[in-house]
Amino acid sequence: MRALSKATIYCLRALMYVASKNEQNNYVSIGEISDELDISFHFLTKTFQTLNQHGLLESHRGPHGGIILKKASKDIYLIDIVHILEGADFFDKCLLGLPGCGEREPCPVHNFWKNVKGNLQLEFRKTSLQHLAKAINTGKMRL
Amino acid sequence: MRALSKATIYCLRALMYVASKNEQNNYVSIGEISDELDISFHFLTKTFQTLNQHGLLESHRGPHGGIILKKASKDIYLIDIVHILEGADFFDKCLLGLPGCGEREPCPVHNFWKNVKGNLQLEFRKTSLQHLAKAINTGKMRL
DNA sequence: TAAATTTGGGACAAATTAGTCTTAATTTAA
DNA sequence: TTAAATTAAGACTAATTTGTCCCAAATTTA
Ligand code: SF4
Ligand code: SF4
Repeated sequence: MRALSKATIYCLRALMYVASKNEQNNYVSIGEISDELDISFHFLTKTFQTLNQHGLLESHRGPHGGIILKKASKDIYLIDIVHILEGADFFDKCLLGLPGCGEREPCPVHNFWKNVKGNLQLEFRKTSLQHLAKAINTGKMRL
Repeated sequence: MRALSKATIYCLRALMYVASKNEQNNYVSIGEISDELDISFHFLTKTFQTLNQHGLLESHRGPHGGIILKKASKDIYLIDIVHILEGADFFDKCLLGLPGCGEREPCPVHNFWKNVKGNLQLEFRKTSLQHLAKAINTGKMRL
């Protein structure tokens, strides 16, 4: 089961990497990120532009340019990235792809599916980049 | 968030429909199913062939032909269909698409993601076609 | 047997997602 | 001021998923 698109996964990993470097006022170049994480440079650049336009990060061209988080990593949650890249209705879809027949007379899987989505959403809402960066820096996770 | 492919969703809905008709020894034609559920006839035919090859259903050509469930609907669980169409490793994927770094030193999202997948799997394992067919026949769900 | 009905199977087309490449714009620094 | 580094933007290609079409094979019925 794949929950997220590649674009989203790449951005998540990339931003975890950036957060784990904990550079305060330095831009991190996209080339470095794509090299380190083995992600297509151009693809990453393009999806970063979306995050950029939504104000999640800031970019700078030229030597020593790159990207930087616009907020402290403790204030950026997974759900922010997911919302931007997958859409705000990400957690609001029927398991069978039907156009919202439910709620009033929910089918047997409706409530359980709602719970599954709810759990995922809650977790995304409470997991910050800092949280994950710490896991990376203590060797509990590798990107 | 889409958990299942269209092919899987179509088959699930189609088999729920078949189960809800509760025909004991009659084939249900694919044309009827695709008409009733507004699913592409050829696409449905093709994916049914896969279920067919895996012994979940039986088909019959010619007038009054169609498909029929090979087991009682109470003995067919959602997970059977998912396993055939999405692969047996469906519930065994990393949230970040990484090749199984986890378990020994799980990252902060590993255990929660494992739970999400576990819940889904459990539900699929315990929900039968009969269960859903009943919901359809009591008007609690429409396909 | 002939005609009609229905699935089987493969080629093909369209849509979506993923990835590549080229050029332009911006910024730094020699 | 020129060269180098770096992101911006958009065209293009590749892969995957989804959907269409055609004809063959099997079956029933007239
Ligand atoms: S009731 Fe069932 S079919 Fe309807 S929207 Fe909810 S999950 Fe989907
Ligand atoms: S530990 Fe995290 S990154 Fe590694 S397989 Fe588990 S969920 Fe994926």
